[in-house]
Amino acid sequence: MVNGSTRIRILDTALDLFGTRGVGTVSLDDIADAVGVRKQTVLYWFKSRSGLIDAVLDHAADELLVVVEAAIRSQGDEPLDRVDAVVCAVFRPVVRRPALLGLIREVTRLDESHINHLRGRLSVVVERCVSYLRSEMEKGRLRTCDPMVLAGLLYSTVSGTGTEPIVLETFGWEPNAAGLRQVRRELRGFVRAALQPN
Amino acid sequence: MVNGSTRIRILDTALDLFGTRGVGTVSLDDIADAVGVRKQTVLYWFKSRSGLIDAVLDHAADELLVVVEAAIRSQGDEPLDRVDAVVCAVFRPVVRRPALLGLIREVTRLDESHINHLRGRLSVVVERCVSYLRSEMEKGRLRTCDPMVLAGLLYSTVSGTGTEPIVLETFGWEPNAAGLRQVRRELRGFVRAALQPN
DNA sequence: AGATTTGTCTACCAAATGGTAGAGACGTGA
DNA sequence: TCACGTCTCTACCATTTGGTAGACAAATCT
Repeated sequence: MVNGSTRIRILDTALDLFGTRGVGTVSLDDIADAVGVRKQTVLYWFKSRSGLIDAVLDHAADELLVVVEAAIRSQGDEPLDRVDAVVCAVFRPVVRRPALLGLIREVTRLDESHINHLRGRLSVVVERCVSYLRSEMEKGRLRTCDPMVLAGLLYSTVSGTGTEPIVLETFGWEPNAAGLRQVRRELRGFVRAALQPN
Repeated sequence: MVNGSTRIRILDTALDLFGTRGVGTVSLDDIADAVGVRKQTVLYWFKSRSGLIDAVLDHAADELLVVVEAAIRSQGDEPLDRVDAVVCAVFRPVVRRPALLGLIREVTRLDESHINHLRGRLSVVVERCVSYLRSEMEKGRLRTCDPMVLAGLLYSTVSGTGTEPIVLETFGWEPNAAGLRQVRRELRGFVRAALQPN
């Protein structure tokens, strides 16, 4: 693999298209056109469409894991601050790379093999989050509930907020920098209130 | 339109397929096969694929609006109970008709004309929810924040929980009746905590 | 220099897609 | 009985899809 640049460009472009328009509705030709190359070049770097999808999922998982791992390791003992840091970390791609969470959300539409592929990549960080929430609950520093489902709820809230600007617009929201800052502020307040120990 | 039954069956089936597999990845042949009819019969009842999509969106909006309107009008003065009723109402289709919220969520992937079509149908109930939240905040009976964004956050949380069983499974959740009840319980507690006045 | 590997291309192909044209079965009213 | 509207069908069609085969140029190795 002497020349990685074309490969990387295909990967990046595919992530954007898959994440914004949905995996199933993006053709190899669409990706090739966006990269400025022929479809056969895409099939040279990835042996099939399915192979490309897995590679793009890996690419997305890499990007997400780096961000989340850093936030998890962040300073501060207070759990609400720590969760807050992770929320902000996951929300950052919403601004910088909107397709990223959109692609992760696509998992529901994929077939078993791709689902398992992505699950394998994310399971480590997921388990770490759940066990952290559980331990803080046991210490009475977070509202007591099922940590597993809570983690899912948190994910849904953050991911939904980030991936459904259209829905937010229906609620009257305006999609610009100020609007995004406002959403992030409300999101943090929402999560903080939901986790406050009782 | 003497015989409406074929039309309705197409509508129902299309809603299920669109909602579970995504609008873009379901062909007219897929729908026809599932109904037990030929593609041309589908095109007889709906003049084009795009027309079918709009009709299905209407069908979904009808179903959702009935449920939500009833819950909004529900008894009780305490706002936390009222929001709780709406959450339960929106969550009910998750069990009875999983495709419904999945289809609404698909709006992000549709093109402008379909988006506006659906928005037009949902805007009334959306505005009612937002102004209700605002008035209760002004009375100090809900945590004070931006009611518009809060409505979006609530939607994201409920919809995400209902439409992403795959993600919940990654968090260790088991998709059965008991699991669904547990998710609903946690969801209600989560929302209640997030709205508690400070 | 000559041989080989690497990367992109053109030329195809079979299958699936949304859509058109129109035949035929069926019932209903005159 | 006959004409007419309703409903589903078969037969096509142009376009797009994922994928194969192989030509060709540039770089790399011997």
